[in-house]
Amino acid sequence: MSEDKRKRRGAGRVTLNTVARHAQVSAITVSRYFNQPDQVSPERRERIKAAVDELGYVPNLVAGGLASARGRIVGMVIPNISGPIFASTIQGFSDTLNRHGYQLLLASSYFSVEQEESAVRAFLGWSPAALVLTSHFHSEATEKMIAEADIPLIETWDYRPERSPIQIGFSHFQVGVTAARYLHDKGYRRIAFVQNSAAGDFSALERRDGYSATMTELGLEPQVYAPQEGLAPFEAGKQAMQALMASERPPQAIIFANDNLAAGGLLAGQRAGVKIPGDCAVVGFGDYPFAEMLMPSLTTIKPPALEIGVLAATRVLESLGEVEVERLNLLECRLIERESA
Amino acid sequence: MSEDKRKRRGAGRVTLNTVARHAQVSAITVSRYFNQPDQVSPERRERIKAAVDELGYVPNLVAGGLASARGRIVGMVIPNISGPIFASTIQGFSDTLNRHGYQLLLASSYFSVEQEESAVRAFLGWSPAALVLTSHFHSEATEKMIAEADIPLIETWDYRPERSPIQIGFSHFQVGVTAARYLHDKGYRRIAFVQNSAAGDFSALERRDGYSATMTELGLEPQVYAPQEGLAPFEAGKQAMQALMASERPPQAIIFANDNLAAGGLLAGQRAGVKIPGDCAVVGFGDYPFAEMLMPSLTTIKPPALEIGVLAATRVLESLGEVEVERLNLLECRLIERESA
DNA sequence: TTGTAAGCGTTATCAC
DNA sequence: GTGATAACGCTTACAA
Repeated sequence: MSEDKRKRRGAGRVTLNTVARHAQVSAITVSRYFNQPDQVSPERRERIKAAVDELGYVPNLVAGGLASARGRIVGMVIPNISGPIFASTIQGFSDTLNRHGYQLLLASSYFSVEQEESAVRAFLGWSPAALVLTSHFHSEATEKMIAEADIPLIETWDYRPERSPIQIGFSHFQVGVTAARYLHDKGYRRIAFVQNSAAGDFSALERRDGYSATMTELGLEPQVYAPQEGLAPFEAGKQAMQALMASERPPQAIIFANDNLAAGGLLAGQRAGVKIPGDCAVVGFGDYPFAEMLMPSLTTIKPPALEIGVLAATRVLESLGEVEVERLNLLECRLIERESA
Repeated sequence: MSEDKRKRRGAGRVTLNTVARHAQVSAITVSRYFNQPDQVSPERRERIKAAVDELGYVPNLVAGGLASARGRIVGMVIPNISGPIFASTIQGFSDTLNRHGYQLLLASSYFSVEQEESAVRAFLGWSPAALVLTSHFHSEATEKMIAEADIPLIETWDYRPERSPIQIGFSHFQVGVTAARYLHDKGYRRIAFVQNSAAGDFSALERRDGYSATMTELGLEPQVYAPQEGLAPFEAGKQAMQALMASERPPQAIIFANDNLAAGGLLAGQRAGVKIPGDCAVVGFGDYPFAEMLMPSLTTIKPPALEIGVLAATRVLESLGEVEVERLNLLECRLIERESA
């Protein structure tokens, strides 16, 4: 039996027509029952519902997608799925989409534009209703393909008002400003910034720039420490803390480019007998799940990860309707005050 | 222009036929060029390649899926995307799939069989090549739908040899055994187990059973502590540590049902002046990313999360070929020895 | 190795 | 409100 099913394509399958026959209506009426129920008389709706339930009919979305040239499916390319940062965005995006009958096609790029391009190419083959990418940095071919497919494009985790796709993100520069101001307000004056050890993390550089600009504005000297490139962030954070505390005039506070680095810093500090925040305050970025579990718990800046996902889905859904869509969506980060600063 | 494109479905689109005309071959030959290149003469292959490049042709997988009644797409339902546990599985699964030209449809169930059912129903509409679920606990309707669709089903993060779907998982019972034995070997005798505060985490109960059985076998008395249900795991862990250390004969070692609980325990212990592992050793489960960042760093048992994802994809791909597929895949957990025990 | 013809299951279009 | 008919872009089946 299972053999037979596979042999002849679609043999014995319950289709729109099967349902139509059972309900004694035409196929298109069943189609309307699913897509524009208002246009079907209550009486027939009931007959159709009965037939659907009895037959266990599952609409073939592939056929629907082919016929309508646009499927209820949305592609998302994210740098990496298992990192602490993007998971919430995926979660919020997927859940919101699902609630409205759309499905998520997911792939990861590992920050490579080539991998992003190949994911986009594959996605386009499924006639997605829209595409969601991370950041504004894509290959030419990617941009061209999407332009030709003529579907809504949404760029997340970045904010470039000058670009035409829908933007959903926040200002990394502002994160640097916020961190520096916060520490300054608390009375700290010698404030250092530790860069990320991962090459290609351009957003982290913007946070640094926000920090540097603020320091200068406050009449203070920026001090940027760059750990050895390629080191695991946790290790890089340790290294940075050791190096900074061993320097002639150690900083009174350190802003780390992200929470992984900060966790390393915290640990190295404790091991070296540096009191945190007494001898040196620490601020991170990301509000990774462990931030509250560290000792001392980590003061950090929390990006709107979940919100980005939810809003991206909302904009996707809107852009499929007649509604005018808000193209620029600047969200805010929140400083979470804990023990480390 | 963009308006026009949307009006008439597929107007001006580059199709297999466009390519065929350009390359002066028939459409089916172009189809073969993509699916069975060996059956196309080198000469025509080149002509086709040129046409594809020139036109920027992207195969319409929706049409292909409809025609062949099986798309190069695989659905995965995971309890939650942003938790520390399943993210690696998704990552491994997705990457492996992508490498072989398959795409991932993802949805989350939040441990609800109803949500799982609705995800499966939506997935089936896309004629997936296979379906991957978590655990063995599904609604009747879910099982029925999948059986009727007659596609490979893979159950992950669980291991039920008696069930017919392909199984990829590990023994939670064995995790409990391993933890208890490890502590016993280290000389600890009063060993407690702290349950998860989340109702419905049945796997955690199996770990507890493994612990209890081992204790009995070793001639020791099992001591299970159940935190208040519904408490956040981190808080539950704190509560458990406080309660246990305040008891008449505090344990010398504690096994926590997962690393979140253990992190709470560690923190509460430190705050209360309990030396870890001196006064009380701690073992967790999960090897969450923060395990090595805690102080003391957390000894824990690491489940093969990434491996499950990769293997699931491998089995999916195999089951689409003629190959006989290994139905039972029992993986192993690894105890990661750090400072806490 | 290559081609022709006939679907796959749905929706757009137009007519009633 | 309802239906007949013709796509949608590809692959299967069969023939040459």
